Amino acid sequence: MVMIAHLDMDAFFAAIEERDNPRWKGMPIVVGSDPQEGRGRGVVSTANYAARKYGIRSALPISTAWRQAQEALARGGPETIFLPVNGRRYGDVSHRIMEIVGAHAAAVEQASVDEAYLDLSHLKDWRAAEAACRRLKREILRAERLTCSIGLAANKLVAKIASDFQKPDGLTVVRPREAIRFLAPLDVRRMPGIGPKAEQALKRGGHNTIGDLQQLTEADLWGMFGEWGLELYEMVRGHGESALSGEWTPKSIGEQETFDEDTLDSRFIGERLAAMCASVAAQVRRGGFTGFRRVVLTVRFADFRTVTRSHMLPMLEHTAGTLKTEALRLLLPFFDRRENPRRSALRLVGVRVEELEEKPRRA
DNA sequence: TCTGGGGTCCTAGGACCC
DNA sequence: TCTGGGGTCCTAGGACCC
Repeated sequence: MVMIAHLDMDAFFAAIEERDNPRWKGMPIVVGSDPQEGRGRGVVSTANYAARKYGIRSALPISTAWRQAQEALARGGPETIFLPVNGRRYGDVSHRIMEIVGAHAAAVEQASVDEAYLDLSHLKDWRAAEAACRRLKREILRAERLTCSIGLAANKLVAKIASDFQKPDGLTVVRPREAIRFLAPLDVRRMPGIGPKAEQALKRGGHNTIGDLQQLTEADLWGMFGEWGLELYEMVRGHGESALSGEWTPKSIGEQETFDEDTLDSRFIGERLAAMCASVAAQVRRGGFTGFRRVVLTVRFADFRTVTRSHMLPMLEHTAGTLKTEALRLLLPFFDRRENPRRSALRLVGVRVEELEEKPRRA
């Protein structure tokens, strides 16, 4: 019998900030870009549960979050604390938590900074696995004073959906024979892979829950989503992968930057792009790669239209200088009528390298 | 609402080759 | 003369995830 748990930390970044700053305990906390008094251009990374009461959640424009916080304050609510993302600190906490997780499972797959899959099959029965999940939650709470939610099921897909079912501080067990009925009432959006676009398309067709999708045939789903529809046919029945994947190596490395103001100042944009290239080249080296063969430039215009231009290099390259030359060559046409006939200002520029070649490993 | 930054994966068309 | 079927590489765009 295969038993997989998915562990998901609750409001991870915001929970760490709240833990480390007791004077903010219970107050709304928003971790994300600088709100700049409501003029900031970023988004919310994580909001704690007190902030979610005001409709502030991940991916919300930070300017909107700011406005909602001001309105809450005007109604006599508490002040909202806005904080920058402190990735280094969250990474340290994540590392310690993953060590605890590793001690509780036969195998672990870290899925992101605050998520992991555990293989608990060695425990043989569901009650033992559930008890292990409870112990793990207690251990993380004791060691880090942070809560998490866990889903336990026969594969990664159902475990992930289950971990999201009762948040925060939840534990949801879905045994194989319960999977179809567990999934049926859930909103289609809970299914990994169904994002805003697919959700819209499905709901326009009157398919609101996963149960509605269970009624559709393979042909129906193929008609809507092509090849992926056949996968979805299996997924809505609770079928999915249970093998945990091992070490992850990046397939691309890049950086992008949204400017404070839209601009067509070629000198400024060129300097920013050059800085990104230097940083990306350094990351390629630190990541243990000998080089890259493709350079991709991303440009976002003021109206949010986003385009990419890429170039396959004749041979493997690794220096910041080459990367800069290639990136600037791809950028240049956006300053003249060829690529930018209306002389639109740029909102964002980014550079990414692909086709990375790993350094041969020494035994 | 006015939309970050880090990524992955898939599709599709055209060029080119057999 | 009017016409095949693949396969692979390159490029661009888009959906999605955390």
